[in-house]
Parts: sequence; C-alpha cells; structure tokens
Amino acid sequence: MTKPLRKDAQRNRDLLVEAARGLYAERGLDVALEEIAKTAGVSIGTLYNHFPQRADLVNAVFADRAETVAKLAEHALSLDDAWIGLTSFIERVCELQAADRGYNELAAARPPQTEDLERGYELMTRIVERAKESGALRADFTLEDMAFVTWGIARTVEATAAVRPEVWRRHLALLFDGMRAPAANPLPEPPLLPGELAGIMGGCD
Amino acid sequence: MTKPLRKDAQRNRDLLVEAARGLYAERGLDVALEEIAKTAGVSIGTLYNHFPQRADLVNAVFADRAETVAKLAEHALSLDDAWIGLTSFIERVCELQAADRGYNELAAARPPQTEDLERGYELMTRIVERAKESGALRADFTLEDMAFVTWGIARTVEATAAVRPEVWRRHLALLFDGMRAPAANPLPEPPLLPGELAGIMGGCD
DNA sequence: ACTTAAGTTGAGGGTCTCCTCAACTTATAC
DNA sequence: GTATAAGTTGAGGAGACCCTCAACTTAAGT
Repeated sequence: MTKPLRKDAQRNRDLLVEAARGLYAERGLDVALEEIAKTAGVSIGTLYNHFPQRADLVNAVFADRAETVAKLAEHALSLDDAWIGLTSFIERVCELQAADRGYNELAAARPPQTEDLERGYELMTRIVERAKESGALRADFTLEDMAFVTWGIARTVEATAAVRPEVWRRHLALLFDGMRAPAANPLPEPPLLPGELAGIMGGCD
Repeated sequence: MTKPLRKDAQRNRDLLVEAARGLYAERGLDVALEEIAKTAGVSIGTLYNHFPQRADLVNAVFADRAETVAKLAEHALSLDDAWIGLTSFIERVCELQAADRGYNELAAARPPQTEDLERGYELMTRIVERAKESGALRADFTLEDMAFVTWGIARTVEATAAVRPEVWRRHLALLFDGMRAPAANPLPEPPLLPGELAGIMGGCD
C-alpha cells in the first residue's frame, strides 16, 4: 500500500517511536517534540518529516494498544463466566492505563478503541450483552456506560500514581459493585448514545 | 488583621476576581493571566501586585466555594435520612463542579475542601459515619473514598459537558448503587489513608 | 493645597514550544 | 562510479505566556 521507506528512514522512524513511547509512558502526552527528537538522536526536522501532525506520532506509538485491546476482548469472550469476562476485560484495560501515563491520557480522551473500529465495537457489545443475559450485569447498563469507568479510573490513576499506584483497584471494585444486577436502582438519565460518545471522542484530535 | 486597601485598589482587586471568575468558569483554570487583566480592564502589573502567585488568584476566586461546601455539609447532617444526607451532599457538590469548569478542575486536583479544614473534615466524616451507622452505606466505605467520586465525576463532566451536560448524573447513580450496603463485595485494596490523600492534594499547588 | 505613601502602568526581557525551509547528506538503482 | 530521488539537518522566525521594574498617577491624611 504505502511506499517503502529507505533503510535509514525506517530506522529513524523506529527510533522516534521508541523515544516517544518511553517519554509518553513516563511523563504523559505533553512532552515537547524537540525533546522526543533529541532523545531519539535525530533532528526536529526529521520528526516533522515522519510525523507532520502531532497526532500521527501518538497514533504510531499506541497502534499496538488497539491490537492488544482487541485480543483482550476476544479472550474475555472465551471465558465461561460472562461476568468474569466483562470485569476481567475492564480490569486488564485499566492495567494498561495504570502502566502508561500516556495511554492513560489517551484513554481518558477517547475510551479504548481497537484498530478496526467496527470489529472492536462489536466485540465489546458482545461482552456487555452476554453479561446482561447471564443476569450478572444490570439490565440498564450499556456499552457507552463503560466510558464512565474509563474516565473515572483514568483520573484516579493519575491522581494516585505517585502515592498508592494500586489503589485504583479499589475504585474499580466499587464501580463493579454498582454494575451488578442486584444492586440496580433506577438511573436518572438515559445513557449516552453511540453517536454522542463518538462525537466526544472525535473532538480530541 | 491585613492592612486596609486603598479604595481604587480594592475596586481593581474586585474587578480582577470577577473577571477571573467568569473566565475560569467558561474555559478552565488555564486562562492566560494577561487575558484576565485585560478583561478586568486593568494592567498586568496590577494583577501581579494583588496576586503574586497564580494560586492566590484561584484561591480568591473560589474562596466562597469552601463556605458553600461547608453549608451543604451542615444541611446534609440536618436531614433525617442519613443516606439521603450523604447522597444529596455529594450530588450538590457535583452540581457545583458541573456548573463551573474552573471549579471542576480544582475539585479534580484537590477534592472539595472547606475554608476551615479541620471543621470540614469533621463535618464530612460525620456525614459518612452516620450513613454507615444507619446501615445504608457499606461498612467498608471511608471518607477518602469520596475522592474517587469527585475524580470520576470531574472527568465525566469535562468530557460530556458539550454533548450531554446532565449525563454525569447517570455516572453518579451507578456509583451510588455501588456504595449501598447490600451491594458490598469485598474490596481488593485498603482505602487511601488521610495522610496519603493530603499528600495528593498538596502536590497540586 | 500639598505631601507622600500606595497603587498603576505597559514596554520589554526571558523562556518555551512550535514549525519551516534552504542547504546538505546518503541510500539506492543503473 | 555516478546520478538522483529520498531523507536529514538545525538555525531561526513566530507566537504564547510569564514576570519585572522604573516611571508615572492618584487616594488619603494634614
């Protein structure tokens, strides 16, 4: 599809992605582009040559995460227990957030996606529907409500990383308890529509 | 206590606070100081004269919120139903967050405080303890767990304000359902210690 | 009215980050 | 080996924002 890169160009590109990966993980997405270039041992011009838009570099760095999330979703569906499938999927995604400050910020801006959006949407829908049908997940819970989990945990991870890096699990457990069917009381607002959530995610480029 | 201000100085100070209040509410705390000065119709030097530190202006703008939170807490304690006292208190605070982008950011950095820290701590503790004793709030919930609520709602408010400004109430209702005593499953992590939370809040000046 | 301490002003220096582009270097194909 | 397209370089202009300070203005006391 895309034109083949010259050997040195490919190498520089890889160095840039690797440098960005490290800096993003440690300090978040707001690292100066000049610093990424310097860390990669490459000039700022080269960075712009490979990644004209800031988002291009971010996408390159986290492209593998989309794949990872898809794998996690498939694994979740392979588990017998639908509730455990749902919660362990969410927990794994949260672990990704907790392990990488940059990914945490990205997930907070646009809840976990897969490379193939159609497919990811379908996988996650199945995870949620299956949990509802099993009777474990409250009936009024929707796929879009998962964004609340991601957003909430993102902020908790960010705030507590330096002090109690695992305490987000407590926050998450509280959320899970609110998601169980027996816990359900009527919710005051209709869920986000798929289109509304998409609009939110689109606005953060 | 503090020396009395000259009449014009007091007026300029008020203009600055008022300008900052409006800009913070609309656009968050990251407004350029020069813009605040210009909006107030005052020079940048005057702003620095009154508020040498950036945080001084923020504190001046939101000083009244501390008072408001204290009043809300007192009202919550005056209600017969301890659960309603707790949840309506939280809901009111969240409404403050939803109504003001600046306050929302502030609350996300350092969960709701009162002017008199000692007193606020005591009031909120009473709200939580009373709800536990009534049997409505799960026994393993602590005051520090309220920070999860604030953090989570802060992010949801921020993300959804433009699209569905009231949908945070749904997120909150899910949290409440997880806080009810019958919903309680064992939590995987011990709560944040008071000192740990204080450390988090202190780090954001 | 006059004095003076209090307060205001805004140009300007400093820092940081972004982004461009003309000159230079190098991989690759023949 | 050479030609050429592909890729690299880094100085430098542009734009934000921060903060200071010496000169100026004004409220308030006498």
